[in-house]
Amino acid sequence: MLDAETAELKVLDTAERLFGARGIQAVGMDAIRSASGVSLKRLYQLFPSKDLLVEAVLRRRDEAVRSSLTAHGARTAEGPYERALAVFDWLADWFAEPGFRGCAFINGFGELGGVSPAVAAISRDHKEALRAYFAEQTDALGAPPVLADQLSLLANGAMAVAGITGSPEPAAQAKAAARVLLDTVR
Amino acid sequence: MLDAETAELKVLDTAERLFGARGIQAVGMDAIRSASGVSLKRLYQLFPSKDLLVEAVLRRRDEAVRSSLTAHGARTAEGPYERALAVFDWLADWFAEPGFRGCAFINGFGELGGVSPAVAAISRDHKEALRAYFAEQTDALGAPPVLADQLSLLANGAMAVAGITGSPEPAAQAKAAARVLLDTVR
DNA sequence: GCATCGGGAGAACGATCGTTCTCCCGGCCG
DNA sequence: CGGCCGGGAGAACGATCGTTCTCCCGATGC
Repeated sequence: MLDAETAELKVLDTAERLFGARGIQAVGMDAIRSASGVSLKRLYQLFPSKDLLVEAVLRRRDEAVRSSLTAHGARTAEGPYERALAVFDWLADWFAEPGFRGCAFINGFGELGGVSPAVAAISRDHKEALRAYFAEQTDALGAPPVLADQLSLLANGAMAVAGITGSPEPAAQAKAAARVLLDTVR
Repeated sequence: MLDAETAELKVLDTAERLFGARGIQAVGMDAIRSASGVSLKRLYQLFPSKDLLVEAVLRRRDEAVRSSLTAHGARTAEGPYERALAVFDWLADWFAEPGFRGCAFINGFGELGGVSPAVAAISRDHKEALRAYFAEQTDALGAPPVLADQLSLLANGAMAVAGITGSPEPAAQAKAAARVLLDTVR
């Protein structure tokens, strides 16, 4: 048997992967059970309902994206200009992952945002965090606040189009556009 | 009783509205029946399965968007530069509609793209059509081909963010960014 | 060794949903 | 006028799914 921590990790990993591949409602609790090897009983001890599991998956993904984004910025870029652009390299890596099918929050909002206030709120907060990350960089550059919104639109557009088309190209295209916008305040 | 044409129209209108508000899988055939006033029997005569109804709704929406977009461009803008920018005014009108909850194709792809090749293909074609519309304008300006992709990223990012945040602001922000990009080839 | 407790496997239950069927009515044709 | 056809209302059916329950086993403590 697995300890609670390991089981929770396996469930969250499995659910995130299956939700990403097929969508949320197309994945039954039984599929998560089979793929994770965690029994239904334990699954419901860890997450008392599918709704709560969905929210936990999204919340963990939110944290992971925020960490990964700032870590990548700190690792690869040296100033706010470079860190803003580095977001698009981070996107490129993400889009190239096998099975990439778009942003969990854009997809989750589209599927459940209309019936689940929790999913809608998590998605909104997540997108606001991305905008805030851009705003940190653009503020440091003394750029007008709208620039952060615009960079966020490019990033989200790249996620949506890369997901739908299956091509990683949008990351590079968005990066080039972002450079043009950033250069107006240099 | 309604003639077949009127019934089909009511069903497609109702389904499009409910799918947009709640997502596709959250809307049962019975809800479409109640809201449209078209009996289940007739509904299944017109659309032999829910999958086919979903595809019909998306295909009709695809046509409507394409027509609306080119009509708006022809009506309000005089040259390729203006027509490219006019797309974002068209987005602003759309985002301001009550109940707006994002793009049917971004949302539909997120929900069903992983399990329905038909939905995935329709979404891909639709996004390609938007890109092609931008490409018509940028080609006429003698701009490099990537500009059309970048304008399409801005438009799609605006749709995603406007849907999630519920604000129409992204249209104006994207328009301003698009103007910057377009001005680099003037 | 034995009772107890927690967990695994999966059956069972109740709800929902896509789809079909039954029953009935109203209009149309002879 | 009487039989037939198409359609409306909604019950019925079968599948799926979220959730719970049953049964059994293995470990653990005295």
